[in-house]
Order: sequence, then structure tokens, then C-alpha cells
Amino acid sequence: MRIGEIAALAGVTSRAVRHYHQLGLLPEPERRPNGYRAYGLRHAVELARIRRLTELGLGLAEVKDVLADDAGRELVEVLEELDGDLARQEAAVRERRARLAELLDRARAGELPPEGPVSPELGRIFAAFGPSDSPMAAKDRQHLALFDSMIGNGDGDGGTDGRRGELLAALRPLADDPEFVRRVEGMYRRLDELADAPADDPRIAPLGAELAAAMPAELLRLMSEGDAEQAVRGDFGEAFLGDFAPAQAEVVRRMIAALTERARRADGG
Amino acid sequence: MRIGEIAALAGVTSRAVRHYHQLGLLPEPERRPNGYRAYGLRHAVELARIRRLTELGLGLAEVKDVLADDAGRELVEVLEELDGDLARQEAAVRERRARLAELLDRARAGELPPEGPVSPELGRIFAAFGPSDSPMAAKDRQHLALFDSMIGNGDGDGGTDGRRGELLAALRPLADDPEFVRRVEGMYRRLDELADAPADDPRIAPLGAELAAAMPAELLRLMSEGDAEQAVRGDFGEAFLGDFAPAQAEVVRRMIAALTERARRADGG
DNA sequence: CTTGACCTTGCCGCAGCGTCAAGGTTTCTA
DNA sequence: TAGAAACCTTGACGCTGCGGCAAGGTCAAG
Repeated sequence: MRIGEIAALAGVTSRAVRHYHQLGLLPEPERRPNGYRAYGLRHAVELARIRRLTELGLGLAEVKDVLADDAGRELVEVLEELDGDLARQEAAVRERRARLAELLDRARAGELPPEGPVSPELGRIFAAFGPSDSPMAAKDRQHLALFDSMIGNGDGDGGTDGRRGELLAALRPLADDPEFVRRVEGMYRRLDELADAPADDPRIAPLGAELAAAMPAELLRLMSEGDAEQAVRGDFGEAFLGDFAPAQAEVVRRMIAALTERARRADGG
Repeated sequence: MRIGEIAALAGVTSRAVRHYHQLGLLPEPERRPNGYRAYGLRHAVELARIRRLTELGLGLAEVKDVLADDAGRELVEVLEELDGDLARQEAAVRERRARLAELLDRARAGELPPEGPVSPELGRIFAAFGPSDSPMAAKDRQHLALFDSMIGNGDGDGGTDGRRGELLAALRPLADDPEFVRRVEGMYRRLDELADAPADDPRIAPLGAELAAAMPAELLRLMSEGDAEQAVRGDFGEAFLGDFAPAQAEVVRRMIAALTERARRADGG
């Protein structure tokens, strides 16, 4: 048999067969006078065996090991390890599909926020909050999405939902309160109006105070806790303020100052 | 922020971030005077978004496409295609795990044939047949395993078990018949004895006749039908006979001749 | 001043082949 | 009997998503 024939027999390509030769999985057969490889039944048997193993999901190196030592010992070990791998893979794929399904649901309903796929709960909160034609609201959503990703990284794998859960618990009641939502929308609009204002605009002070009043203490606590603390307090904080126009940044600075002050007083007295 | 900081924030490595830059997924930020990349919040937001997408299983090229066109149109398409992919993957992994589990069961029971993992049913037939200390029986098992693989390749994906089913249906009753199994074992031994005999050994003719008598017509029919036909009739046939010692090959040749004759007679009358 | 932890660019490596390239052989067909 | 089609040969690059190393430069702390 020539290489194409044995390959077709085993259901692989000629290239794959040559690859197995290169890796030493399959011995090189004799050559015909013209240089063609001349395969016999033995090779077909071996090739079929290789293919059965690879179809199970073994890597070629593992196949080689298994073929190498005649005892079935090694095979069992390899198979057990492989099963563990596959179990993990299956779980991962299933989780991805679950998230995908949820995303697709929302996407088809036209509810996809331009921030891309965030966690479902956050998505609902996004939907409730802010008119999408406010640049400030859009930016805020981006920041929230980022923060959501960050705390998603922080915790381990299992456990309950931890810090992300707290975040959502803090946000959800606000999103469900129409009165609060209206207030926030008004503030977004007023922040938008400060986009081109100088840093000493008179509208800054009252807006900062109002923001501080509206902002739940829980949020600030979450942002200055845990793994993200150093990030938020360090260069990240600067980056955060740098993302706003001067007047807007000033508002945020005042809000933070007011909140910090409030927390200090609550702590001290 | 420097690259390590933003990377830690998003839960990726610096290397990955640079990779995203190279691929154009993430815009290169300004540089500090010392050449370090200086990231701002915008980059963190984008990076987090990239990571959310890759975590879903999108390839970097697809992520780029999704980020490119602002409309959510493309995203939906990509996600749908991805879901299809994942569904296929999941099914494939599940099937592999099922076969693995079956294999591991048999392996732990010490019933693994040295031919490697064959289809479960064939494995049971192997277990029933032939003492493993007979070289000829071993070779025969190899051939059967090869044939099993071949017909496994031939048919499509779905459907009923097709030709493999027929093969097993033909073999199973034989394996379940202790009388038949005893006969086959005797023949294996006699074939073994011919390993070093010349091609005109007097034991050849009777053994060939007996093999032909024992061989079910169904098997021959299966081997000369369907996709494998050309292979079996062509070079594969030579390879098959070439795998035996001369006297043994002679026995097989006679058996085939007798079976062909029998089939011709049954067909004609 | 040294040490250690960062950063820079650039390049090789991984799995399992697919896919040219640039030839040579055999076989079918006109 | 020529030419095309369909095989074969070796060699080499390409793909994915980075990891890891080399050979430096930079910066803050002890």
C-alpha cells in the first residue's frame, strides 16, 4: 500500500501519517525502488490503534508513551488523567454556554449594553439606570463594568458570590427605586453639562454635595477594600480622575472628599 | 498605570496585554519619558471588555471584529456561531468521556486487550474468543480491530450503527457459542503450528476447508462490500496475505477460495 | 552602591497537522 | 505516444494565544 491508501483506510490524511513518522509514533516502512513508502498490514494495524487513541483525546506524546511500554499500566494512568482533563473541559464549556445563552437572550431582545457582556445582574442594573444618550452615564457604566470585572478576578473560584454579591446587593435596591433613578439621571445630565466648563464653575460644589448624598456608603467601602484597595488608592485613582473633564473631575473629587469625611465622622463618633 | 498594574487589574499577564497591542486589539497608550507604557482608565475599561469576550471563548480575531463595528449586530452573529461551536465541543467531549469511562472500567478489571481501545462490543467479543497465548489469535484480534476501525470510518456520523452493527451481529452469536469458541481455538492452535511450515505442508488443505466451513458468510460479505471493497480487493488484500507466514497464508487463500466458490454457487442456484 | 522588581524589544516554542513549493512517478486518456 | 491527472517525495511556513528566555534599561529601597 502507498501512503494515501493506508491513510484513507485509517481515516486520516497522508500528512498526518508522515507526521506520525516524524514523531516516531509509527515506524517508517520499507521503500519501493521509486522512493514511495510501502506499507503492510502491520502498519495499518498500528495506525488504526494510534487513531483510536488520538480520537479519545490523547496527545501524540501520550500516545507514544502508551505504545512504548507494553504493559497496560501506563495506559490506565494516562486515561485517568485524561478523564480529569475532560471533566474540567466539559464543566468549562458548559459554564461558557450558560453565560452565552443568557447573553444571547438579552442580545436578541436588543438589550445589549455597548459595554459588552457583563455579568447578568449588572446587565439588569444597567438596563434600569441612566438614559443611554448621556455620555456621563455611559462612562459610569463602563467604570462599573470594569469594577465588576475586577472583583470577579479577585476572589477564588468557588464560594458564594462574595464581593460581587455585595456590590450587587448595594446597587439593586437603588436601581429598583424609580425616585432614585430619576435623581441619578438628573445628576448625569448636570455632569454632562460640565463637560466643557472650567474647573472653578459654580455648579461644581452643589453637584458634588448632591452626589455624595446620593452615593451609598457601601459602594465606597467596597472600592477601598480587599485586593483592589492598593490599585484604587494608587495610580488607579489618578487614572480614574484623569478620565474626566476638569470640571467633572472636580465634582468627583469633592464627592469623594465628602464621603471620606462622612465615613471618618461615622467611624470616630 | 504601568503595564503590570493594568494587567493585574484585568487579571491577565503583561505578556497578554502586549500581545493584544500587537494584534491591534488594544491601542498602544502613550509612553512615559523612560519608554514605559502609561495606561489610563480607558485602557483598563477596554482591556476588561476584551477579557470578558475572550473568557466567553471568542478568538482574538473575533474579539477584534466585535470591537471594530460599534453596532451590536456582529456580536450576535459571532455569539451564535460560537454557541454552535461550543455545543459541538460539548457533545464531542461527552462522547469521549463516555468511551473513556467504559474503557477505564475494563482496564481496571484487567480486561484491556493489548490491541488498545476498541469499540466496547468488540472488546467483549475479544474477551470471549481465543486464548491470549496464541500468536495467531492475537493477530486475528488485531485484524478485527483494524476492520472495526475501518467500518467505523466509512459511515457518516449519525444514523444507526450500520455496517459495524452488522459485523457485531454476525460475531456475537459465535462468541456466545462455547462449542464454536472451542472449535476456533483448535484452529488457532493448528494455524500456529504452521508458522514455520513450508507452503506445501499437507495440513494446509484440511485446515483451509475447516476454516471455510466455520467462517460465517456474513463476514465475507461485509468485507467485500461498501467503501472498504476496493481496499480489500486491491493492495490491501496483498498486504493482508503478506502478514502471514507462507503456510498460513496458503490456508487463508484456500479458505477465501472456498468461501468465494460457496457464495458463487449460492448466488447462481 | 547594590539589589530586586519592574519595564523594553525580539524571537523561539507548543499541538497537530494544513498547505503551499518544486520536483519525480505512475497511470489514464485522447 | 504525448499529455494531463493523480499520485508520491522532502522541506518549510502558518495557525492560536500566549509562555518564556535573552539582553538589556529604569526605578525605589536598603
